[in-house]
Amino acid sequence: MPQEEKTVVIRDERYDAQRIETKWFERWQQDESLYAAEPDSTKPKYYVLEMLPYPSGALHMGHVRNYSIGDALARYMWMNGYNVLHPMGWDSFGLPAENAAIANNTPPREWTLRNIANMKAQMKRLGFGYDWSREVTTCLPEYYRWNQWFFLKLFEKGLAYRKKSKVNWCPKCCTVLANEQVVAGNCWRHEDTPVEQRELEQWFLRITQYAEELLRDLDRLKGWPDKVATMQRNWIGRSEGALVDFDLGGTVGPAGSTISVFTTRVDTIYGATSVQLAPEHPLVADMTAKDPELRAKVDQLIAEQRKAKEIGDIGAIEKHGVNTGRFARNPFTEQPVPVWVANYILMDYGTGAIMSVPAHDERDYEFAKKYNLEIRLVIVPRPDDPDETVVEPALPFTTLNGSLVNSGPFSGLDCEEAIQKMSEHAEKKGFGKATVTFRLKDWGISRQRYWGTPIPMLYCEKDGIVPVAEKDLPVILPEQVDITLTGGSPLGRVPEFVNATCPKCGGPARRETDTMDTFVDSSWYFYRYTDAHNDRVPFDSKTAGYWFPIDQYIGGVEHAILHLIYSRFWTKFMRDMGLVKNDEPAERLFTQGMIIKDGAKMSKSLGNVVTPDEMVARYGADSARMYTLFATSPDSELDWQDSGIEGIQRFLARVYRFVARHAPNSSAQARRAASSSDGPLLPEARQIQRKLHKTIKRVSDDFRGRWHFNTCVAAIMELVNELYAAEDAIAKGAIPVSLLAETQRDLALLLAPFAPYLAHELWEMLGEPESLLRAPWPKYDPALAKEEEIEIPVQVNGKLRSRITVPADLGGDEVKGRALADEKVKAAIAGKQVVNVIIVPGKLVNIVVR
RNA sequence: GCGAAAGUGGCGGAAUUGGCAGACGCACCAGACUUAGGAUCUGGCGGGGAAACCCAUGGGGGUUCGAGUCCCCCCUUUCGCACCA
Repeated sequence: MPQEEKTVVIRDERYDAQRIETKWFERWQQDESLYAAEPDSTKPKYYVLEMLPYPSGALHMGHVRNYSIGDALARYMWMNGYNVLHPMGWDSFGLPAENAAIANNTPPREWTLRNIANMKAQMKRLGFGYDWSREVTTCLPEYYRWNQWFFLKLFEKGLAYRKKSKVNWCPKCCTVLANEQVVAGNCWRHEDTPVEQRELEQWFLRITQYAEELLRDLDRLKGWPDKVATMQRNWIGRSEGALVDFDLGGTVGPAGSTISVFTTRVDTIYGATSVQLAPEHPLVADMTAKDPELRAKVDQLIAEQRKAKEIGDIGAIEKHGVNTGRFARNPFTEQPVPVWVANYILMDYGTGAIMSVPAHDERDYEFAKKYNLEIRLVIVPRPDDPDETVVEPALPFTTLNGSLVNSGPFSGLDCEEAIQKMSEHAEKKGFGKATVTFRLKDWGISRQRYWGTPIPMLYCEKDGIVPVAEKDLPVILPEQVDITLTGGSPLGRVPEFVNATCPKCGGPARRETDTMDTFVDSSWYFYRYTDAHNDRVPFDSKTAGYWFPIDQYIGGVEHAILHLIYSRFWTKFMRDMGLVKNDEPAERLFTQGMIIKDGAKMSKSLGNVVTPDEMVARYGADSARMYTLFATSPDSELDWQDSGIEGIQRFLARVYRFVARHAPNSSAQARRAASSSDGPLLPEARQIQRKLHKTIKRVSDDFRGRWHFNTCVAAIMELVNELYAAEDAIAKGAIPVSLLAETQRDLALLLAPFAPYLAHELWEMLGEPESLLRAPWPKYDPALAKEEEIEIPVQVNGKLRSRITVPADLGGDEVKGRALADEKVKAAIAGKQVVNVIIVPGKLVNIVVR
């Protein structure tokens, strides 16, 4: 062998994610309109939306997961010929900016915009395909002026109002929280910080006006997870019942002379043996005004109730009560019953007062036993046979499936019928009526903080509360404001802001210094995406009408009753003001699972955090994205394993090497030259072709159905494994160049939603001149996916005994014949009688013997 | 306490409609290539057994020719709700 002739080593080109991704990243940077939705498109529209992030500083893996799902879908829809709207923005008002400002001495605006710049760069580096021309940044006046505009409209319609009331106060946030932001008695942002109650003047939005519709329309949201619908149903908490007035026999104080109670079981009212008031009920204040001893006892009850609320376990409170010594008249029995104050009665539900029916309510029973109150039986099991003797039920007897006794003219009625009749009776007599109560309360949106939308209201000594004129919007949030945590709204310390002129009288007026809850920003942002630069209206109705409703919304389940109920409310309000036509913002909702590592949620304190930057640097964006989709199905909790992402990187490298090796022979030119000479395919070639089409089907089906992208990726891996197994056949020339080329081409297309960088690189390596971005999704051909021969398991009495290989279209009788003729089967059924043979076509044969 | 979801190899997880349990990946083992390998390729990999076979989807019962899948009871975990009158 001549020395100078070097051995030709076929060195596979190494998959260099950084090189490939940098190259495409730079190309994509050049073209801002790459992922732009088309104006005046004839294609069907598709609006895919992921929840916009709070710009906290950097993306976390949860974002990567969320956006990888959305981006895969967007890319799939583009490739399937849809006009896709896929926007992104920043939920950029809110407390952390202020806290960071205090900690780092950086103005909130600067801190926020810097974070946005960083996170946007991260998103671009991850390869997410957003239409950045529609970017929405909620902390900029171009956006928040429309929050103010909406507020004025709400005020006009009486849907925004000011009220002094007890509100939730987070001592760490130094501001008020909406009911939805209180989780088990604690602040949603500070899970170890109990919420306090403070009496404050606040702006509220009348979401309760839509309570009924918000509840009813949940049934129409077929594309939403049941879990979310259930959570919203519970939150809205609709309850049908009756209000009944118990007369106190003379005015007690300013609060009046009757106690109005709410009950869902008015049928049990003849068994009511006391009335129980919430300790904070206004009548209690009247009753205790001249009775310091009673006052002290009530204060004790209030303290107990607060404490229970603060530890978030009001359910476990030890029931206590105190007898006021007063009596109220039951309007049905016309008997007086004692009035008590009890710590288990909540002022913020119903009327803050109940009638206590110990015989038919567990809580009342427990209370009555403790204080020796009268227990009067008024409901008994409904007898099937009228002659049957009435059995005394075990107490408390709480079923609705009974009938009334000891109930005057209503005795003998069934419970449900009695509820209706008795409500009517009360209404006719003027001491009550049927009613519906909701747990949902109006949305308190005032925040005593700086970094939010100024509420566009003025206080004039002469004209009172006056809205800012529409033409004077936006009310600009001033900069250079001292934001220390001394309490009180920071804006109140800025005279240039506070001092204004009343638009009505021209006299001096004081500006509202509270800002809006940031959930206002996110309640309608997705409409702004459709027309992001409109400076006359929040968005053009017609344009929004084209895109809405959102076809697919994707985000975390933690917003199930915050953002998702507020934005449903906002949509209904906008519909009523004629701005939109849709009743609901999103047709389909998907809630992805959390990411955990080492058995816990990633957190700095546990030191189990994996950052996107780190993953991109080490493995590349494609690997990071694909791993979040491969590790498990998108709706399950994802258990992060570093070795798992390595496996994905290995797979992508395998794909790359294969194409790098075979692309030169598979270019478009070579394909054309070869395809004309192709004859019928050899079995090795058919196998590749079959696998390809099966893979196309599996991936396509999942995009349209259950979104188990983990199995999609697995299917593509199987295809690649098959290609590696065919290397010998390729070397022998058993695989036509045209088929090999087509397979690689489709492989690139199949990978595009999950690993766009590599897919683009492969596409280019294969000599494709057009962009991959909107290349048509590969078409599944059932004829090509079909198996010529299949292996069928043969069971005897349900136990696997053999496998037979038969032509795929062989008839049932023949399959049966071959199964019975199989040697192993014969041995298994020898000496036994065949009772039945079950044939599942194409699947299995089961021979039943005795 | 109420409601929902889940429980499958050493690990993450497949099994879409009741039809071959463990796809795919990780880890591990063996071999090939190699100066070397933490690269790559090939093969193996639930448990028991020499094998034939047997056992196995949290536990126990049931329905069925056939059950991870359906039904009943129980256990565990996660999530949501929790005096809502």
